[in-house]
Amino acid sequence: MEDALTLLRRFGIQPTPQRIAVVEYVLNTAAHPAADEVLENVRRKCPTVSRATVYNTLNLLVEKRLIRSQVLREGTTVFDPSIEKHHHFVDDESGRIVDIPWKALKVIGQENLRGFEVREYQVIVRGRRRKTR
Amino acid sequence: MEDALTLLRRFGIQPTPQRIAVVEYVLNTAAHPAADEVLENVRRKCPTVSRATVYNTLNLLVEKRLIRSQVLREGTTVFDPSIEKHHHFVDDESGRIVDIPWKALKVIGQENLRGFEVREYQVIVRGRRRKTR
DNA sequence: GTTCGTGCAAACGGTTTGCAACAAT
DNA sequence: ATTGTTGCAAACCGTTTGCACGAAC
Repeated sequence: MEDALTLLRRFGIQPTPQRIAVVEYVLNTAAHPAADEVLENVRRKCPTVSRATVYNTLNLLVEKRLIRSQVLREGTTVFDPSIEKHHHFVDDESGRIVDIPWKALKVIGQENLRGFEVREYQVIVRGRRRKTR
Repeated sequence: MEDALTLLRRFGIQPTPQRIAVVEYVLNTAAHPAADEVLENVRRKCPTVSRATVYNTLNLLVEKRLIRSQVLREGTTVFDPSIEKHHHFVDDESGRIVDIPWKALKVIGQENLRGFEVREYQVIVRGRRRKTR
């Protein structure tokens, strides 16, 4: 696992303690956190970070393609450390978001949608996480 | 085409001029409007409508399953008069949303996602509308 | 006359921005 | 010296809410 410092350098982002803390959190969680969840968790390590810095950093990371922002939750943007193509499951009750591996689902037909230049697509599945198993 | 008044009655919603105006607009547009776009358009017919009434009405229509709200645009909820299952195309540049008929795409594999009870799923396609044809 | 709907304005929650202090180069 | 980064507070934008007035049963 590449450390946050060299990762930031590799992406041409000046590494600061705040940015390192954000990257360390956001790249090591499977939760798809909103900005405020990132803030909350980053403050555990780095209690002085401001909300603005977290927002700025997250936007910067998105811009530099280190993470992606996703429109999955009503009212808030969530951030996704997974850069590779994948689908999403959204839990109806908790709103929790789980990655679905790309090969778990296959979409047929998008290649002959006339009139559209497809840049990307994903399946969004909603429902409940099963209690059993 | 059923008129707005009887439609509202059929869904157990007390018909008022404002609600009729909202329904008439939102059920006859292919654009997937945000609340403010609804407000703007409804005001052409009914210039006194308030923002609150539009929001209240839209939420009521969603609750009564006359329309659906969709999380497709960053920062705002859009409303979709199409109740049947379908997919969505989102234009990268304009943000414009277009319905993709259910049968145009086929998703394979969602039935054997272990650990999830699937309530619904849809494909979200992003890209550009092609200029040609 | 009680219930329901409306319009206004204030409140709210997530996000962005302006700015002054402060590194880093 | 210049440029970039931070933290704070204010601004912003979409949405919800409290409330008084008015309409409908």
